Amino acid sequence: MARTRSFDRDAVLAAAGNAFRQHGYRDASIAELERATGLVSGSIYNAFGDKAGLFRAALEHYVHGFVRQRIAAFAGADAGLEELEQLFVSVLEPPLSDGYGCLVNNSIIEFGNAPGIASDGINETLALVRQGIASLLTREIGAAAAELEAMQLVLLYHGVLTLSRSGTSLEAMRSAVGATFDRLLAARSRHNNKQ
Amino acid sequence: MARTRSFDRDAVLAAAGNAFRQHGYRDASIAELERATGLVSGSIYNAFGDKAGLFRAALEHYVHGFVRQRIAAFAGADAGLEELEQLFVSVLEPPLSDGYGCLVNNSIIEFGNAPGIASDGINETLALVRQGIASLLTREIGAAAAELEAMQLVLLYHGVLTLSRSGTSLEAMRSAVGATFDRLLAARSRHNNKQ
DNA sequence: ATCATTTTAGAACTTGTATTCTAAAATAGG
DNA sequence: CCTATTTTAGAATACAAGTTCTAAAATGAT
Repeated sequence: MARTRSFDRDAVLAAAGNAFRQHGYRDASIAELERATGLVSGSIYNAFGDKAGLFRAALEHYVHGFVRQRIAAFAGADAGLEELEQLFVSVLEPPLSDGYGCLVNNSIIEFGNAPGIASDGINETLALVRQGIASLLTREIGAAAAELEAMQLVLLYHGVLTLSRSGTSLEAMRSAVGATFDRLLAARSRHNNKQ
Repeated sequence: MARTRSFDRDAVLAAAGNAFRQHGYRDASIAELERATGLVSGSIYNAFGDKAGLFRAALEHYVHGFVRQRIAAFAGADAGLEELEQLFVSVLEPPLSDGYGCLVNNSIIEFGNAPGIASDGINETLALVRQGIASLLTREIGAAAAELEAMQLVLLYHGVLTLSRSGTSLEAMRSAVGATFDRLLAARSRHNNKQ
């Protein structure tokens, strides 16, 4: 038949995702993406159509092979507040602690709310995070307080992701996350006593 | 002597700031900026040097004529928790509730931490917000808890600004802000009783 | 081993966009 | 009322970046 592809699609998408995470979609030039992925432009266009296609594929890879995994691990059906805290802590540790932020959070700012090449990944991620946190909190502190606390945690989450690009001390953010979860642990104790 | 300038510099910088807020620096073309400001490119280049110069001027105008004002009003020396809550609420109301976010918060994502045309405005704003909130909390709930709570509020603040570009319900964010401040009001009561 | 088909490589091209340039219009002072 | 100087206007330019194209290399099936 025909020649087989010589590169690893997952590795290419991970490398492209990092380039987009660092520079944004617009400022990541094809030359930059060639360097990051090790491919030449011909191969990129052959495999992904165009720059937008590469971005879509990289974002989907990021959401399905990274965000989804972490939500499942840290906010899945058998996760508790301790695991959820690790979700927040994990964005302050490698590989996200390089100062380039989160591809989804960055894309919210770059692309906004209008339908576009990032909408699917953004909306899927927002739903995953919100629902994961909300149902975990419902189990842990009860349905009454869960919704309000969930939105506060979602906002905290995106605040951490945004300021992780600003040079703000990771340690200071880590402490703030710790304080928030100390409060939630206390709420859980009160909730368990009431029952 | 010579012909006088026919446009209002402040109005032009406000219009340019809105265009940058909506599209970002890179995606706001000169043609877009001409439309937004009402100037033609010749006047822009004559008055501000280049696109980067216009951005720097617009960002400085934004920080000094908007951020600074709001911090002074809502987190100044005689402000309390009630005023601070209004700072958070105000970013969910006009003119910031148009879904285009905050020029500074957007610039954190677009430019990151590396020195560049947005660094001054970003760093000045981060310092203003952090210090304003921290000293207000020191007065309101005491020095012991102030620092940790301040960082949580700063993260909440940037979370709101980021998600304000995502189509997330403004009302849901408003409720989350309300819940956070209810908790701080309770902390203030406890702190005042202790004294 | 040969061939059909795909990937790879890199040059060529096209388009979009920031910037510069040239000339005309306008204004405040002499 | 001139005139020097600046702003304004818009065309011209230069450059960067995304995309396309052409040809060669590679590979699996027949």
